[in-house]
Amino acid sequence: MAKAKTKGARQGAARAKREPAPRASQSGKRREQILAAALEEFSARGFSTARLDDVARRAGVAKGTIYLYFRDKETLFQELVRAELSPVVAALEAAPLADLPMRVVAERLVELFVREIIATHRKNVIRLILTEGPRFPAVAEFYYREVVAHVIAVLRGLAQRAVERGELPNDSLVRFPQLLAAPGIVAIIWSGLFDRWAKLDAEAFMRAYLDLIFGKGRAV
Amino acid sequence: MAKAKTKGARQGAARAKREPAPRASQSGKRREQILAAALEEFSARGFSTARLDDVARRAGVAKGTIYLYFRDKETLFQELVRAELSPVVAALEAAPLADLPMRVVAERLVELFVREIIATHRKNVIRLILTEGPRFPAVAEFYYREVVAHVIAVLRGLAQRAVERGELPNDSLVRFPQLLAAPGIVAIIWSGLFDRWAKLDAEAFMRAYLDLIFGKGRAV
DNA sequence: TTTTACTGACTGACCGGTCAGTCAGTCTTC
DNA sequence: GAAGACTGACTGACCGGTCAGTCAGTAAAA
Repeated sequence: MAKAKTKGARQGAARAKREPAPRASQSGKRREQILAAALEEFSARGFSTARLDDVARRAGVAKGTIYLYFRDKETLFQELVRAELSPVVAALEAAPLADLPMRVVAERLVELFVREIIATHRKNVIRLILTEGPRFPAVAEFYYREVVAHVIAVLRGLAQRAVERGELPNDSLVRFPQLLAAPGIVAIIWSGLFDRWAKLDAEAFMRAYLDLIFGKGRAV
Repeated sequence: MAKAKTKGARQGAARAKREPAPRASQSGKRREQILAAALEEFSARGFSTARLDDVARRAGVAKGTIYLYFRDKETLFQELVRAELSPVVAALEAAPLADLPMRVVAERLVELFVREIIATHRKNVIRLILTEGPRFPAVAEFYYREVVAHVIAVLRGLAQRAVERGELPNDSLVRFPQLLAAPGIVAIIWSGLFDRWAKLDAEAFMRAYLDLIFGKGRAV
C-alpha cells in the first residue's frame, strides 16, 4: 500500500546496475547458492547469530528469495546438514570393509574421515551440529537418525567381527563404538576452539590413537 | 556484544568508574546468586539465547544489579567459567598421582572427572564452553590458558613417566595427551545432544576406554 | 545528610519473517 | 512476427517482537 511509494525508482536503478542480465532461473542453482552461503555464514557466526540478510547478500539474492526455497531459518540449517552429510554416510555404508583386519579398517576410516570431513567444509557442518544441536532438538534428532545411528551401527558391526576374529582383546568397541570416533570429534572441537593458540594435527592425532589401541609397540 | 559498537566509548568510561563490583558488600552473596542463576539459564538456553531478565529473576534481583557486579553478559560468562573450573584444575594439580602405575592413575582420573564434572553442574559449564567457545575467543582463550593448558601439562607429565617406566607401548599419549581426555569430552557432548534417544553411561564409557587402551584381556 | 545498594521502566539496535510490487521471459492471438 | 497478456521468480522496505544495556530514582545504612 503505502509501500509502493519509493520503490519504483530505486529498484529500477538497482536493476540497471546489475551487470549481465540475470535470469538464469531454472535449475536448483539458486538453492545451492543459498545453501553454500548459509554454510559460510553459519560457520562463521553460529546459527542464531548469523543473519539471513547476510546469507542473502552472500548468495547474491534478496532475503525474500530464501523463503521461496526454505520454510524458515531452522529448515535451512537442517537441509544444509542433509545435503552435506548424507552422501558421506552413504559412502561409509558402501565401503567394503567387513573382511579387512581391524587395524586396516581403522586406517581406512581415518583416511575417509580426513578426506571427506576434516579437509573439507564438512567439518564445519559437524562443528555446527555439535555446538548448536543442544538448542535445536529437531536438528539433533535428524542428525542422530540419519548420521550417528548409521555410523554407530557400522562401527559396531566392524568391531563385533574383529572380536570374533580375535583381533581385539575385549568387547569395549562393541559396547561403545563411539570410542572409535571420539578422537575425530575431539579434533574438530579442538580446531574450533584452540587452533589459535595450539594447532592440532588432526590426522596425526587420529593415527596416534590407532597406535595406542592397536599395535606399534604392542602385540594384539 | 556487537551492540556496544556505537555507545562503546561512553559506556566504557562510565562503567570504568565502578567496574570491579560494588565495594565490599561483604559476603559476595549477591555475586554468587547471580553466578548460580546465570549458570542455570546459560545451561538451559545457551549463552546468546539466555535472557539477563531471566537471570535476574532467578537470582532474585533486578536486572540493573547484574551490571553492578559484571561489566556485561560476556564477562558474566567468563567469571562463571573461572569460578567453576579453577578449583577443579587446582585439585588435579595437587593430586599425588606421579608415582602410581598408569592404569591406576587413569582410573583415578576417571573417578575425579565423574565426581567433579559429570555428576555436577560443572559438566554444563564444560558443555557451554564447547558450544559457545568458537564464538567467544576471549572465553576460549581464558579456558585454554587456565584449564586446558594445565590439564594437558599434567597428563603429558604422567604419560611421560609411564613411558619411562615401560607401562605404555609407545609415546602416543605423550605426543597427544588429549587422547586421554577425549572420551570425557565426547561423553559430555553426547549427553547434550543424544541422551534423549540413546543414553550414554559416561562412567562405563570411560572405563571401557581404559580397558581398551590398558589391559583387561591385554598384556601391556 | 550522605553514601551505598539496588530497582525496573525505558531506549534503541537488531533481525526473522512478510508481501505488495516488479519485470524478464514466454505464450497467445491475429 | 509483433503486440498484448500472462507468469512466477525475485525484490527489499517494512513490521513486530526481543533484549542488552542504561539511568533516574528509591530505600537503607552510616
